[in-house]
Amino acid sequence: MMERHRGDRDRDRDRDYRDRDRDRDRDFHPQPRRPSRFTDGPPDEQNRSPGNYRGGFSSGRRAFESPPRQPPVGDNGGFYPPAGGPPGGFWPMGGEVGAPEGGFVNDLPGPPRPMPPPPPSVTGQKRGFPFSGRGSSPEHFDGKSFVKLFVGSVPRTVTEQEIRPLFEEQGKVLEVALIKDKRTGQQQGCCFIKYATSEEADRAIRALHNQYTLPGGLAPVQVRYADGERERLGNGAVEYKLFVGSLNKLVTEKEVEEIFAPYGRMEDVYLMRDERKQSRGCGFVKFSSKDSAMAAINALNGIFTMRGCDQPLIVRFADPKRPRAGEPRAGPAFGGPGFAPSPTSGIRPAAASNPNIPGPIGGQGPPNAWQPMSPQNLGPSPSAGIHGFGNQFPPRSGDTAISSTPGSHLGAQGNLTEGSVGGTVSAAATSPHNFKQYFSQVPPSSQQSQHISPLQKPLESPQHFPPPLQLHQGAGTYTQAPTSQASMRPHNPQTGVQAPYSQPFPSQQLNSSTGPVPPQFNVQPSATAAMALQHRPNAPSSMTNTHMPTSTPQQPLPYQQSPSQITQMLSQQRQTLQASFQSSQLAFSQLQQQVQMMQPSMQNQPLQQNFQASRQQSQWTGATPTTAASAPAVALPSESPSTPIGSAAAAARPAPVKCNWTEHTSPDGHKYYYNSVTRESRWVKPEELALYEQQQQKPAVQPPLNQPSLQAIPNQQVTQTQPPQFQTQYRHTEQFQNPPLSSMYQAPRGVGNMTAQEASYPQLQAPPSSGNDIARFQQGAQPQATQDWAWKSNSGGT
DNA sequence: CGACGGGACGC
DNA sequence: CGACGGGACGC
Repeated sequence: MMERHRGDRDRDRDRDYRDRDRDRDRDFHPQPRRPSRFTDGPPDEQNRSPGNYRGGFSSGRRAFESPPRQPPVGDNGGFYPPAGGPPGGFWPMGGEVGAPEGGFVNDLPGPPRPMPPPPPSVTGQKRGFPFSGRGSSPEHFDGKSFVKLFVGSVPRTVTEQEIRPLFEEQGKVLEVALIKDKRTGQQQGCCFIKYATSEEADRAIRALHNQYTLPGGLAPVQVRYADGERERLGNGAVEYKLFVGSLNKLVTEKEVEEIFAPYGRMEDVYLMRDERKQSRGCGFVKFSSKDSAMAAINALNGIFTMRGCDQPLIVRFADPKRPRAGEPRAGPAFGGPGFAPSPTSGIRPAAASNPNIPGPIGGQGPPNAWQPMSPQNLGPSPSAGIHGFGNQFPPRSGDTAISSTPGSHLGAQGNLTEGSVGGTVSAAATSPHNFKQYFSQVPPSSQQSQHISPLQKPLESPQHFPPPLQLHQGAGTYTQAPTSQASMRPHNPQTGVQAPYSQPFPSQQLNSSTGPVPPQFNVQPSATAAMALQHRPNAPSSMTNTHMPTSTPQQPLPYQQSPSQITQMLSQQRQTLQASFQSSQLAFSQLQQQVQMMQPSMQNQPLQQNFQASRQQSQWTGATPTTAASAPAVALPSESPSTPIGSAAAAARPAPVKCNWTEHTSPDGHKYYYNSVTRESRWVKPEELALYEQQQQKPAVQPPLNQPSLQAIPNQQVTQTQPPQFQTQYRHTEQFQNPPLSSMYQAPRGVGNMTAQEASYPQLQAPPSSGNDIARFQQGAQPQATQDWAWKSNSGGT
């Protein structure tokens, strides 16, 4: 493909060296550009200097060599199972899919790669592969001198002084390049930002992407790796884009993001809006890994209904974007990166070339993982009425990746055994392996269990419901709170750290049934369901209403809502604090244990990732990497004196109060914590949040917002506190500042017969539509809490 | 029931 | 050392 002339590459290389040298010299402002008054000597530079970071997880950043099936926490989105990126895409992959360059993935050990990607030197993207001359050794690679971010939605009038400070908050900016037309000299509305490390870059992405509108801008900035960077960094170049329909038109990207957060790292969320900026009720969510994407589909499609909607979400891989008139051919001439028809699979390139359609990433295995299950096996699946997978996936695309990817991943996890799930799967999937991995996370026994189906009438093949659905069924009971929690964990490798609570190890037994599960979750909620079913097979009485058994039992460990919210918070915090503290201590040792345990059976790479992840995270959250553990991550990301003019960040700065963690309740009814900045999810409350909450207590004893609405509800149903932090958190974007989204999933607080929704979802705008469902909702609550998702199985409607 | 924004490499 | 034609949808 478009390979540049040798000369170009050489130039790049040279430049690279220069940059690297600059780094070494810690030249904070390599470019003699007009020193912004905002960017002068960041005192904390040392803390954030690359060197420092490396110290933290030097061996760490090896995106290059380690195939983190699971994006390490702070890692840029994710890793894409490489799959080499052979050309061949026919489909017009939207320019958004993958990098335009359709480059190759770096040498990732992962799955077999059909088309051996060109050596790094060749990988040279049009836009520079700075390390071309440095060989491909991880060390060198790791020693990359910079990471370039592309920033879109930059007003053409913006100046470096205006934009730099913004990014300076996330790390030391090596360079700001406002792109302008060569001829006219007019700015093009975008720019490039260079950081020395991908950690900083990631941070910037998470902190700013879609969250901050530059003065004069019409939309929040778009921050992403520049074309070619992702590949270069080994983070993959493909994105798995999901189409999401039946969204409440009032929700924001942020909220959607949180709904999908539990399933993995997202690259982007885009809601379709009309000319008036009004949501059209659908949008796209890009995941960086297929596993995540699939996990989201399985868990949400046809299952999760947002309040105000009478239809459950539709979640499916997006169709290839329709090229706009006059648009050049398919961008990445050759199907974006990441997909190569397996030499042996004989899969049609067309299918394989579209990352959105599960294709053979690993490039081996039966080409029919998906198809088979759509029609009959999976049946229209939970999404029955909603177009099952059937029509979405072309018959031919084989999702070999499923088998390979998760498989190895599991291996990495060390606690999942395929065998366990093995034979259980019905012949449903032509590729039992695949199938079970994603669709039969419930023990065969429970799967077969008819107890399940009662609730889901709409589906043709009850036994193949995706886990989530089943979950709902069984969720009705909830005896094994801890277990269930353990069973499902956030996508972070780090989860292991939370072992103390999640009981990762013990849960393994459970896992066996759910073994092959999306990476994010060592085990899916289904496990819970399974258990629940066993306990009380036909007891879902309580959920007759919504079929959302989940609701009630959802809160395995309902916080004891004391009459006084304050009291509640206090006790809660105390507990959390204690817990988190301990957990943090145990965490490491646990991890180590895991390492030892796993090591033999797996490539230790993933593990390293885990370590990295945990470290990264603490570093990120804390102002000072090294002290992160002890120091509440609540501190602001940057103590840099440089204060962006009107930067919202500046405003937040004064008070060391900020926590990007928010509590949510996943569709399966479990509480989880999501960090909107790192985009990390956890099942256990991060100590940062605990601390943050604690801190919030002091100043403002009275949680301002939402009070009214909360009061409207019996004390118990009171949602947790959340107002303060969220505001801070979303200060950037207008769209985010409105609602304290945290409440999103906060419903289910184990309220009597009241369903979760009823209890905690104030009620959006009382969609009096479907009487049935609506009726159940608690009326009178305040609409302000926009997030009122109702939980109900698709069957709901009737 | 809704299907794709908007920008891309300066010295 | 070259770079994308031509048709365009029904369930």
